[in-house]
Amino acid sequence: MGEKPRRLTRQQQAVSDILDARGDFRSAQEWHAALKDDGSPVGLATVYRTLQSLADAGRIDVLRTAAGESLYRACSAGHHHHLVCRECGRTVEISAGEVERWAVATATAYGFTAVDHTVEIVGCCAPCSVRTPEGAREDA
Amino acid sequence: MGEKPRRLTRQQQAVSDILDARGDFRSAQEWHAALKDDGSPVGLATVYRTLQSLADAGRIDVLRTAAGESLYRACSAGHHHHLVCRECGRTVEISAGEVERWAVATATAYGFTAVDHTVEIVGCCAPCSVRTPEGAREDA
DNA sequence: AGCGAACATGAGAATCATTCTCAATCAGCG
DNA sequence: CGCTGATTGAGAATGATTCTCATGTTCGCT
Ligand SMILES: [Zn+2]
Ligand SMILES: [Zn+2]
Ligand SMILES: [Zn+2]
Ligand SMILES: [Zn+2]
Repeated sequence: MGEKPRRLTRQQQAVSDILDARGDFRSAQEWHAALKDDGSPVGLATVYRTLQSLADAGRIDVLRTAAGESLYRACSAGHHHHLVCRECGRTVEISAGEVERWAVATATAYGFTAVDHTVEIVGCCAPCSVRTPEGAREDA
Repeated sequence: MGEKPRRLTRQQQAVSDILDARGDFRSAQEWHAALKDDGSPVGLATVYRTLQSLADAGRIDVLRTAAGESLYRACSAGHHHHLVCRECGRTVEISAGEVERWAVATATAYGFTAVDHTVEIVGCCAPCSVRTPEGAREDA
């Protein structure tokens, strides 16, 4: 929904660049901090604006944490989903024609049009599984 | 993460009841208002608390809107997903062993454990598709 | 029935990510 | 170089959710 910028500024470059450099998912606030550390400080508001237009343009991926924070990451073009480690954030891009087809077919079967979907898989990656032996989860 | 209440109070009943009565997805704030209209006012904080424990207990479903609001709805027990109309909110519960298997298989293939997933399909239901003839969407 | 401790409620304050405001700055152009 | 409108950013505003804590309930116990 954000307007796409008509001018290319140092700030937009900086945001775009750092996303390409590092490859992981981070919140807008974290990217803002990372940019300051990198010596290319960009205002928080601008980080949000730029991240949004990049997302609108399909240049980066967005995903929401359970806590409601948005995470942004540079990613390959085209439609795909993610497998994310809930401990360390490690991410794997996955595509699944199988699921794509299922989504459309199911929606269509119920008379829905303009179908869109969300598919995310979260788990504990191998390295983290070792660090968190089996049932050492902190719930009941 | 919320503690499950050890006492059953009028307020908890009221929340649980109205969710069963109406069947659609609503935000905590909307349920709060609905309860007041129904003549069984319940404090907003308590609505949030109750909704959360019901969700923790798996008695109701939660889903987040693009705007980051949480919507709650009474729903059948057991794991399932939703097909939601982005215009009117009409919802269809769907289950898909096919997708469940795919999620686990994919995650496992990458060494992930404690796998969980999110799958939502949004679209425009038949009635709404008629009201919004083809490309009458309000963008660009 | 009468008490008291443990638990639940709710009004309002506090959080906190995100968005908005708008004066100062800058990119692009002639 | 000098314009001019797009862009920036510090700080205020927003808004859903959570927290605080004084007050109201519940329930076991006598
Ligand atoms: Zn991990
Ligand atoms: Zn897909
Ligand atoms: Zn509809
Ligand atoms: Zn599932």
